[in-house]
Amino acid sequence: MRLTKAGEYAIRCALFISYQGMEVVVSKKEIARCMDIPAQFLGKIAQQLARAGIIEIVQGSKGGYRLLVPSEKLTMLDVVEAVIGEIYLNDCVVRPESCTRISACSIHRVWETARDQLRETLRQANFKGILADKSCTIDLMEAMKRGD
Amino acid sequence: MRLTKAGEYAIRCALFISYQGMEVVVSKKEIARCMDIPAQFLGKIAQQLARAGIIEIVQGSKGGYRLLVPSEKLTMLDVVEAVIGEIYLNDCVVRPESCTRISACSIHRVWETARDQLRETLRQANFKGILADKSCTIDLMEAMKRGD
DNA sequence: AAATATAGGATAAATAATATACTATATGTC
DNA sequence: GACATATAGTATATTATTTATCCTATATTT
Repeated sequence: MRLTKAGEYAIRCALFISYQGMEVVVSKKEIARCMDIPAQFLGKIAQQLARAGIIEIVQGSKGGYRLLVPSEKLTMLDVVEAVIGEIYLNDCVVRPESCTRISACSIHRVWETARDQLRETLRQANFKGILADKSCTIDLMEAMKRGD
Repeated sequence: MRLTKAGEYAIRCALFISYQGMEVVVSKKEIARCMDIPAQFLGKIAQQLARAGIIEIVQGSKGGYRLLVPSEKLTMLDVVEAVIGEIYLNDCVVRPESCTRISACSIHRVWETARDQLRETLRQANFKGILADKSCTIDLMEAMKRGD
């Protein structure tokens, strides 16, 4: 019941790109190095972020990724769900057919509440806010140094 | 990022046993049949519930499982965590070493909040309350009929 | 045209979850 | 006490998911 590595990588990637701002095309290699993400795997994740409209992929030399969404509008929910799909903690909530027994029981409502809360919490976490945290930007700057 | 089947089975099992009350020893077979759980797998789950002090396992003929905790004190959190371990959505929260980069960043706090909320929601869901829901007991009664 | 950098499809490798087989042990009944 | 019944516990198989990489194709800059 946890976030996959793909999800974690996606967040790191989004964090790094958000930090650079919307005008900059950031190379895949640099992101991979600084954020400690296998470069090929990052490619797959970037595809999903691009499909979700979060980044633009620029091919060719000087290529890389560019943020398409202002960082204050980009949330952790957007990034995570772009990669792992819509979050649901329990099958019943999204696929009630899978739960023929105990079909309409209040257990469903508990999971639904839990899921709604989780998504809301992630929705409220936008990357501008995250970057406003000094400890976060300090870490990022160090990561960039290491990556060079 | 979802509940495993083991977790789902554990909840169904706990629901069924809670419905019977604390005095009754409910046979594994009956639980498996009525709640649609592979019998052998249920055995494993029961071991974990027993280790957590939720049920007592009675061996031998007329054996089965008995609830050790009053249903109003038994929560979904207890049952789920007995089977899948303590819930954490993101590695950083429980194992900060795994996150050397971006170490103290507010992303951690978001996951921590999300996790705390989730656990709190599951903690508040006790089985007496769940069984007070008519739609739930109706389903249970039907399941028992089918199981016979 | 050459060099650079990413895409996209295919596939391998690793991990985790689910399910089952088989032997051992405990309990009730005759 | 012997037998039938029911679960425990160990081991293993099966399946699914996740993670990672290989390789060819395509786009862009110089």
